[in-house]
Amino acid sequence: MKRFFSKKEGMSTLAKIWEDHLRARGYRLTKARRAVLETMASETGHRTPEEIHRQARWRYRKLGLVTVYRTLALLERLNLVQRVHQGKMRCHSFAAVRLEKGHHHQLICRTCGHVEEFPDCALDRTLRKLQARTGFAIESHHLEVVGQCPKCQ
Amino acid sequence: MKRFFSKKEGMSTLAKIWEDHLRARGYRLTKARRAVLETMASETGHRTPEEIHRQARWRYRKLGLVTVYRTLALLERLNLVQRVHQGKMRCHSFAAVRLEKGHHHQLICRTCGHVEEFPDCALDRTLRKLQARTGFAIESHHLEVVGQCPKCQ
DNA sequence: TTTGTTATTGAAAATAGATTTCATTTAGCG
DNA sequence: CGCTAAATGAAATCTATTTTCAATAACAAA
Ligand SMILES: [Mn+2]
Ligand SMILES: [Mn+2]
Ligand SMILES: [Zn+2]
Ligand SMILES: [Zn+2]
Repeated sequence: MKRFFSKKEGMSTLAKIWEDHLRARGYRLTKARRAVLETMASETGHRTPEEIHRQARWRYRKLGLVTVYRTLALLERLNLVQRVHQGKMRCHSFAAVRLEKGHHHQLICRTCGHVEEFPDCALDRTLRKLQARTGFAIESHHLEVVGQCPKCQ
Repeated sequence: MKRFFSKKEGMSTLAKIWEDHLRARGYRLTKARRAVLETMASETGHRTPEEIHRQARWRYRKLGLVTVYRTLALLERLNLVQRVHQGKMRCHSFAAVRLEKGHHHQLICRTCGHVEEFPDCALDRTLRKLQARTGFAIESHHLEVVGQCPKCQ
């Protein structure tokens, strides 16, 4: 197999963690999956399935787009990647989840797509009041913050 | 033209406001548009374009699905309806914007789709800190809260 | 009212995105 | 090495959305 990335540069720590995660749950580690894992782990930006496919094919030429969809679905189920909605646009991009465990949200650069995560939304108080006022049983919330990263300003 | 809704029950205040809004900007008030406006204004729930089409056809039989898409795009541009993403699912539903002017968010019932709006997310402090920490120039944020409404619990 | 202009419409075709099917391949295990 | 079930890729299919275009109708002006 022709290799386009050396082992060292191609394989981030995050990708290794994800591989262990998959192995532990009995999923097979195929070349196709590795290519997608490493691609997703290698950047903080959010990308569409097509973009991910284009990038991942540098790691594994034969990779099919279908498998990208299937792998993203798997990674999403395992909470290793997240869908990015970004307001109106770009409804179906994906980004790596970098904060291990627990509740967090995304800060997205509208220019370059760079995604930064943060754990502290401090909405508890607001949501408790909202729950009291409306009678809703609040179960979850989703917050996305959009702006421009330092580089893009 | 056969009428399925009496003028009184068919035409909410909100729909009237929206009509004025369109007229003021030089858009023509066609039967097709009225049907979509009134349908969107008549319920707080979020619905897909297909669902909206099915409902709006009770008001105007000949209405085409294309026009529903076009009218929703228009209403979205004018900030009279909003897209609802609801976490993973239902990426392309729409709901009426009921809070005139200004910043607000949605509280969505995951069972019946009922949408309640609220103006006070109290995120300013959080976002200011986030901006200071990350160097991002924060421009906007999008918050969606999901739960069960009093009826559905 | 009638008329003219032009935005808007609906049907059909085209596009795009995502999923299903299925024969073939391969990871992981003895 | 084989075995076997899981996983893959190509093609077919499905679904949602957009584009095209001739026909219609809103609305302003006469
Ligand atoms: Mn979405
Ligand atoms: Mn939060
Ligand atoms: Zn950026
Ligand atoms: Zn409900």
